[in-house]
Amino acid sequence: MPLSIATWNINSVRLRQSLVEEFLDEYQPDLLCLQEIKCQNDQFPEKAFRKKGYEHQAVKGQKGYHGVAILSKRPFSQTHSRDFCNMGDSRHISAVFEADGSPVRLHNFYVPAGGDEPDPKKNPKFDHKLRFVDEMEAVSAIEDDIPSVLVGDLNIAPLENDVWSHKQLLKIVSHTPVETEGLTRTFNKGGWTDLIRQKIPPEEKIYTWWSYRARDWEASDRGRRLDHIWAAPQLAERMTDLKVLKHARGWEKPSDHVPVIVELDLT
DNA sequence: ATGACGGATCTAATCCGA
Repeated sequence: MPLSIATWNINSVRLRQSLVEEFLDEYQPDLLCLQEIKCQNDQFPEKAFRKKGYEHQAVKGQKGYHGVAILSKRPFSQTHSRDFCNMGDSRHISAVFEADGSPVRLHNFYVPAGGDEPDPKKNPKFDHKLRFVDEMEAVSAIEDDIPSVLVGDLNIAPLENDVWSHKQLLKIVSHTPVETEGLTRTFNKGGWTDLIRQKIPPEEKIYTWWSYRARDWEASDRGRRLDHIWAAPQLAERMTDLKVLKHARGWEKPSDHVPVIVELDLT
């Protein structure tokens, strides 16, 4: 059985608990990383997900905003949350688990959105985003000999075909050169491989987020690839499948992000 | 390009998302 890992910005786990449960029933990933749970740890629907077979959970919540969690069928040997930029917010959690006898580390990130104005001198949120991505360069694809997978809402669409219009989005936060260059620096420094782009060539448009504000998200199709799955090269070469669940954007009361699922055969 | 939507919060008007 291949190992499967899913990532999904859920935009309030309490509001979309039943959607998560339906997703788990249908897709049965070994691990699910959630971002923007928007609740405190004691409000997280732990028991409901436990009932679905996800007995092992690592939750880093905060009131109202952000918050990340990992649901797992497999036990963790360690979990950790790092406070990037010393903001006291909840944007990272990691766990180590076993896959076919060897350990794998999983990092789950929610990178700051960055506000509207793409100028770090005028906009502190954009400055925070750039500093956050810079700090992420210390996260390596292999750490203490353990190969890693890094997933999450990185809030940056790095390639031209990661957005509906490269030209029209060059000055829009999420696709500005200073952001995409920063993310590429972090990606290269960590020694990562981009699993979505390993499966779907860069010539092809692929999105994981569509705004709520479009009248018809599907017809206008002005999406962006903001969610990512990166892995150490030795894990990347074991990828057997990857799916971006575009149809999830059309579910009832959807998140504005869709799940991405990767399968790795580590036998 | 913006913000037509949608979420959370000191439940009403405001902040935030990207």
